[in-house]
Amino acid sequence: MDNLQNNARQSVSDMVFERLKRSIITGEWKPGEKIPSENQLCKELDVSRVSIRAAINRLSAIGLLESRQGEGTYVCMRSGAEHINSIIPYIVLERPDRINMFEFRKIIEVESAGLAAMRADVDNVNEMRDLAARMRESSDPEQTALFDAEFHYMIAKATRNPIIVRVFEVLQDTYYALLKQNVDMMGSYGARYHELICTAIESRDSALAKRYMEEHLSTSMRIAAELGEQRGQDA
Amino acid sequence: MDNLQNNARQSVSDMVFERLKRSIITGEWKPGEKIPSENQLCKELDVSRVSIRAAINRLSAIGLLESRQGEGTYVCMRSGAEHINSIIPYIVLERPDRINMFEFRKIIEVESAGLAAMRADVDNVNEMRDLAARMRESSDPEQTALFDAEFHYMIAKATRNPIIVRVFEVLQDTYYALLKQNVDMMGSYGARYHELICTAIESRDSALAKRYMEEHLSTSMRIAAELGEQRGQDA
DNA sequence: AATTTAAGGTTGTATTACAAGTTATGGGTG
DNA sequence: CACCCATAACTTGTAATACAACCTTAAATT
Repeated sequence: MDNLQNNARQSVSDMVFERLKRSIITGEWKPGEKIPSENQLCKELDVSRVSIRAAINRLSAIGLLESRQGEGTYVCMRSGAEHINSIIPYIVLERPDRINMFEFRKIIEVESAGLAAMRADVDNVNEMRDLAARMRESSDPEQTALFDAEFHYMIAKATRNPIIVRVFEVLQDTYYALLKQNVDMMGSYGARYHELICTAIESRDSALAKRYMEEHLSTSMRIAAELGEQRGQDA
Repeated sequence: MDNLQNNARQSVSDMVFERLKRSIITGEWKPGEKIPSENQLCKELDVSRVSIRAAINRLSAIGLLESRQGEGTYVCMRSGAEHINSIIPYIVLERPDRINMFEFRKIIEVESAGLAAMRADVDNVNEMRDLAARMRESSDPEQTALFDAEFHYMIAKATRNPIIVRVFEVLQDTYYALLKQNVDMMGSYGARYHELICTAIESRDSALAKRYMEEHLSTSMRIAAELGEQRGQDA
């Protein structure tokens, strides 16, 4: 996985994996299309079916391919965000992870808020307002964390940049876990910042949106760090 | 075998997959630990080695397990915050345009350069210098693009933030494709900026490193956009 | 013409055998 | 005794074969 430099000894299934992946990347096999059968690939690449299946299994696991018994193997149309994210139900975050996560969020979300202020449409803003309000009024911690996560997700979508959106989707479980911890520690106080950010975005004030977001995350991180100290590092 | 109750018709390897995943999540098998051998699992779960291997392959693909030939299979030590392998499918399938990619890069890499200036050690800097020099001297476009990608990867590592590093690793294919296009269009001119960035990082000047990186990406994007216009949009 | 049946193709599983690589075990040598 | 090294004993990787489960298609029957 981490071989930008190809000093790693490649196994047969690794080569097949790269080869199949390449066929998808180059567009030789388009999304939704059926790829050659396993037996055909055996002959073409001159390897055993075991190696073919190993590669296909891995590509399926990361959501690139999808096999249907008796039918064939297809290139996935839309990314398998849902099925991938549901693979790991709940991951507990340790202290160092929280800090790194906050650092990463601050980088990506502050700028995202700025972009959102430039590109959000009326529907986006309305939905943000709604989520901020529901979060403020919610009393159930799990619901609160959920509205929290959705709000930040909505900002990502408002950037109109699919890569940013995708990063959020992929991190959504981790996000939820992090936000749940925050809510448990400090309640739904974050909702106030959400409303400020909404206003800034609505008035197309990019700089202000970034500033509020920066404050929002910084204070959250600080409080989480302080409270985290007292109780040592548990879950 | 003992089938966990499930209404849906689950394949054998699916059940093994769930079973193994559960052992990892519950902490029965801790990170870094070696899990039972495939033959042992065959007997315990009363299934063939094929099914065991299929499940292990999938768990490896999503970064939960790691197999080493002749040695055994181990639970990955990476924390849960980094299970974002699934960005790959999206990038590969949807092929976001160069503009979105550049926008994303600008967000994450400018800040990364700033963090790197604060946290890079001597080895990091030396390796950066080396990569910048090799890129400048290289005449082979593919090599040039490779050194280019490695340089930016090195900056990510210098941030000491595993999430940032992981995002780069996961985007590496897309990165390489993008950089290859850049090199084809404008040669290894970017190497000059790399050297400037090196100097800024070495002198721990965070603001300067960010500024150079911002310039670097902005000019690259501009040139790519101009040249891209002339020849229509390819890949 | 509509339905049923059969055939062929495709993925899923099992079994066996061996290759490739690592670790542990001994035994012989200095 | 300490050391080296061959060897055995695993462990994962690959191959080949056979069959099961499932789907699609087309021929055959009603």
